[in-house]
Amino acid sequence: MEGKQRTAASPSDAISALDDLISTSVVGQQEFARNLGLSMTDLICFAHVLEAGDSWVTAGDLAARAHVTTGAVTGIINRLERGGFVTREPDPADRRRVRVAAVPAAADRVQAVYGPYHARLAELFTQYTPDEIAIVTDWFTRAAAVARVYLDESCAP
Amino acid sequence: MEGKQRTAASPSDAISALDDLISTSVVGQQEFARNLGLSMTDLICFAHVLEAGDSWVTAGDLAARAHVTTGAVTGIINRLERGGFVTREPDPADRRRVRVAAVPAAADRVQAVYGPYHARLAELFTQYTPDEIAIVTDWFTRAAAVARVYLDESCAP
DNA sequence: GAATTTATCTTAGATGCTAAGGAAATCGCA
DNA sequence: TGCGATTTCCTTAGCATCTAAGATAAATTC
Repeated sequence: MEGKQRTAASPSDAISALDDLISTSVVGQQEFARNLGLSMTDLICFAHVLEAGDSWVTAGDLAARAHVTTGAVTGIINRLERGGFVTREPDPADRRRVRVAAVPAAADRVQAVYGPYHARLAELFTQYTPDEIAIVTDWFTRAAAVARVYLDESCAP
Repeated sequence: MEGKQRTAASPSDAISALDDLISTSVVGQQEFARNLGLSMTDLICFAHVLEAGDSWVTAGDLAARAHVTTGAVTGIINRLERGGFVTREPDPADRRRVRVAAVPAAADRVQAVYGPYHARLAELFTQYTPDEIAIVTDWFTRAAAVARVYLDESCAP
C-alpha cells in the first residue's frame, strides 16, 4: 500500500527545498522570539535549556551551542532570567559554573507562541501515512545530527 | 518493497525533531553568513535574489520576505552590493523602485560555502530510496509554503 | 602551595536593527 | 489635466546585541 504519487526528486532537489524551508524558518524564529520579547539567540539558548528537561545547563554549554562568546551568554541569560524563562544559580559542585534551569511555566509560554504554527504543521501531516511520517522524522533527526557534527568540526580547526 | 524499518513517529515527534533541526540550522546559517562576510539577514535576502534567477527583486520585496523595515533593507543592499553579491539600479518603469539583481559569479561563491555541508546531506540521502527522497522533498516544499502563509497571515492583522 | 587552566563576567567598541520622518515618483479621481 | 494621497526608498537618531580583550575567582596540576 503506497501513499499518493509524488514527482521524483533528486537529493539536490531535496536540498534546495530544504534550504528554502530553513530560510523561511529563520524568519519565523525571529518572529517567535519577538513575540516572546527575546532575541533569536535567546530563543535558541532557551530551547537548549528546555532540552535538558528537569536538569540544567551551564553558561558555557549555551555559548558552545549557539556559537557565541561567553560575554554574549551573560547578556542572554540576563534577558532570559529577567523575562522569567530561566533561573541562574552557582553550581555548588564547581562554583565557577553557573547552572541555568528552565522555569517550569516558561515552556508553556513558548508553546503558546509556537502552538498555532505547530497546528498548521500537524495539519500538513494528516496528509501523510504513519510510514511516511516515520521517514520524515527519521530524516530530521539524522540531518540535525549531521548539522551539529559539521558545525562542531568546521569551527574547531 | 519497503525501505529499512524505522521506529514509529507521531506528528508531534516529527515536529520536535524539526524544531531541533531548525534550531541547529539557524546557528549554521549564522556561520555561513559570517564566512561570506555577511549578516544572516543579508544571506536570507541574497537567497531571495538568487531565487529570482536572471530576473530581479525590489528593495520592498526583500523587506517583506525578511520581515525587516525598509530602512534596514537599505543597509542590507549596501552590504550585498559592496561585497559584490548584487547590483542595484533604479527601475526604469517605476523610478521609485530599486532593482536588485544577483551578480552571476556570486552564486558560486555562496555555493562554495554551502558545498561541504550540502555534501554531508547528500551523503545522508544515499541511505534513502528515491521514493523516500520524494516524500521528504515533497514535505519540505509544502512545509515551506505553510510557513510562508502563516508568516504572512500572522503579521498582517 | 604556586602556577596553570577553566568558567564566567565586565567593558569598550562595532554592527545592525527599529521608528520616525523626508524626498521623489506614481496613482487616482474630480 | 491637475493636485492630493499613496507608494517606494533613503536618512537619521537611538537602541539592542554581538565580539574582543581582559579581569576575577575557583578548580586543577605538579
